[in-house]
Amino acid sequence: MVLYEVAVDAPLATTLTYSQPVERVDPLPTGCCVRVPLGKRLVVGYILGVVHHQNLDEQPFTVKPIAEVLLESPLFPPALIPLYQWIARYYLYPIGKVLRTAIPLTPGSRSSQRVRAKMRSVISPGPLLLSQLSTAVDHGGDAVVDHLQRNYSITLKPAEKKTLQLFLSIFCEHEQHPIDRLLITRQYPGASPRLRRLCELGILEETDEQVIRDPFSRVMETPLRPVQLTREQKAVLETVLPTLATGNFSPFLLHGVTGCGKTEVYLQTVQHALDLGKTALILVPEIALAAQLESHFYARFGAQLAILHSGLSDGQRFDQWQAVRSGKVSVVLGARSAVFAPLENIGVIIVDEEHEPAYKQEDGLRYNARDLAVLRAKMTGCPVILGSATPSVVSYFHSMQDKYTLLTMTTRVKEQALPLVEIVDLTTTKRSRPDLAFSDELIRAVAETLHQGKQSLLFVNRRGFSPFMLCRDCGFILQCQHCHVSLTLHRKNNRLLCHYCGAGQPVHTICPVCHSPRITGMGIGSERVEEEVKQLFPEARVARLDSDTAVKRNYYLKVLQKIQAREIDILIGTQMIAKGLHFPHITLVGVIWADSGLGMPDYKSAERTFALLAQVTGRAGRGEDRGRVIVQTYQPHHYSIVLAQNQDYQAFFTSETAVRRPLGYPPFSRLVNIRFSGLREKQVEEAARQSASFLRQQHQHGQVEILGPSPSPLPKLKNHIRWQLLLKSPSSPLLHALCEALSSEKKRICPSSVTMSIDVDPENMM
DNA sequence: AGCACGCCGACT
DNA sequence: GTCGGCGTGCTC
Repeated sequence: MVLYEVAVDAPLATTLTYSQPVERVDPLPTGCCVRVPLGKRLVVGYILGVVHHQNLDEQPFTVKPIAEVLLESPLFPPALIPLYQWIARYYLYPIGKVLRTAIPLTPGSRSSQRVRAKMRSVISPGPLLLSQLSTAVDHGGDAVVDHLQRNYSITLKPAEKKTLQLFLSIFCEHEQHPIDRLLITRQYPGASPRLRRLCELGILEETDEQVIRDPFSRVMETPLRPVQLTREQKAVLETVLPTLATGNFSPFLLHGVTGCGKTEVYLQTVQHALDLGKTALILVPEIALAAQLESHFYARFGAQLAILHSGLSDGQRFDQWQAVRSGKVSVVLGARSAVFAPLENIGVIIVDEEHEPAYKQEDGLRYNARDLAVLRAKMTGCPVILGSATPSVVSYFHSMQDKYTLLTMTTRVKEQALPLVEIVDLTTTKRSRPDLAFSDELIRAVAETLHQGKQSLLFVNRRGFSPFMLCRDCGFILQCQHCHVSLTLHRKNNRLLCHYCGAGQPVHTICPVCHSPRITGMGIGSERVEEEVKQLFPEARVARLDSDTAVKRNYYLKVLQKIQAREIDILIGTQMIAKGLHFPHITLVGVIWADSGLGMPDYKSAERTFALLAQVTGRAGRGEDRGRVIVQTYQPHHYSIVLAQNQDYQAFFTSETAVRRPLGYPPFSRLVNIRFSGLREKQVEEAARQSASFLRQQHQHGQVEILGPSPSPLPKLKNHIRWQLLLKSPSSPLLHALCEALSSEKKRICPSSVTMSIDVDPENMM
């Protein structure tokens, strides 16, 4: 009898053994997708291989047959199995879940080949509740319960009442929009059967709603034709190209200033791989950038190109995946998850903007696609190019240690000078309008730019009007009830919003603590900057891009077109305008508060600040005229700001490593952050303490530092109390052994009401 | 993750 | 009694 090793979609550390489906003789190929019985239910699984068992009878379990073959043809090449297994071990994540993440198709459903919209389940008031909605909002759920009893003789059980009450409160918080089902079940895990009954009774209604996909898909861009290469481009290609033919792992770090022509290097390298009959994989940090590179790659490789990112519909993704799998296409361009593309015979892997935090997946399997790209290149035996204008400190350190070959490009293609960067010290500079977010220098610069008929870009890192509400009498800062973070004032709809859980409430006019009416919005968000700009330059044509305005993809595209057409003079925006976009008539970039990230309790904050400043600086002067950048800051002498002025990466690297070395932070160590979260403070704290003492007991030779446990920097999020435990060690194996021990003892240490999640190589410590 | 089972306190 | 709210254990 043939037995199969199956990775099932359940949080199990090991694979399980299943037998041949009944009434089937042909063996099933490795990589095919099946449905298997697990306990009392059926789950999706992937066949990882055939098991050769001599004495099956001595096994402590009874082998069940595979219930159904969901997809006959293998979804991934067998060569990827060692990668999956490595990931499961390294990130301490169940193997079946690793495959589910790596293969972003939904073969579980009947029609995975049809194009389908991305859906989520939402709850809204049903017919019975709808007529009573105003009563419910004004007088609470009890009034509704009474009404249902009187008019329909419906009696709700206590748990159902509780569910209804919970629904009503969330519903009101979300301004009476339909509520994501998960918002309810996350706060009240037992809600599912109650919701079902409330829906049956017609009190609530459950519908599938289409999730609006990423708004950035098709940024217009004129594809570049192969051009005369610069000397630097030639030199880089001459180093890289020979490694494509050998089939050896060769990692490169390509450090090139913005505008140095990295894209052309990528294109020619990929072309070379194709000429050798091999394939190529290109990763970009986010879809907005994928769209930009997409046009270049499409112009060059046309039908040979596949695109893989989360903005695709299931159907599109399925088609792209199969095209790659079958060898119909040889070039894959995509975001994070494209690192799992089922390519074979890879000639080169390219990771653009390798320093970007977006390569780290922050939920579920917390992998870093940049690191996996390097690993995949190693397993495959091919070159990998990590490209960036501001390499991550860790990657640059590797190049200093000769683990990576460093390639440097220092001149811009069109010989453009880098923009002139001026730093404005907000602590000492006198301001004629101290009530505004603008220094006189910035006001003057915007006015001048406006006068010249050029465009300005103003960068703010927070959306909304004011990031917090302060009582001027007692100093109280309004916080979200579910999250312990300050509420942001949004002027547009005049509400206070939590940026972590999305809950909203009306603006308070009196302080809830001391009842003072002197409660005001403090701090600067993008809405406020927009308002001030309109006040300062009433004649200017102004637009704002942040995640509040860009939810509508059409709006985003319209703004981009208007900038292109020079119908906008001043663009205000958050992170999303820092990357990629290049418009020749933007000559001025203003950074409203450059050091805002430096206060974060995170060892990477200086690195991020430097990269961000370098990035926004790159937005200025992409045309004929030399750009100008004005950086407002309260920390004008901080090295990340001073050194960003001349884009002096090497000096930054030296300063940053000098800070990290004595503290033993990466690259001088590896980190693992262990997070505990749950609804009850006591339990979470206890689980964290138990885990810490278990680890300290396991490990006594002092090679691993165990820091904590302590409440997370964001100690409460979406009603969940959060604690964390940080492990730090120069020895990856030791660190790993400890995590494995903890992981296998997880159930004994950590009650099921507390979630423990292990974040290996954390990108974000919050 | 689900799902069953079993325990315990708080009500009809 | 028995309902609802946990905690625990298992899945080839």
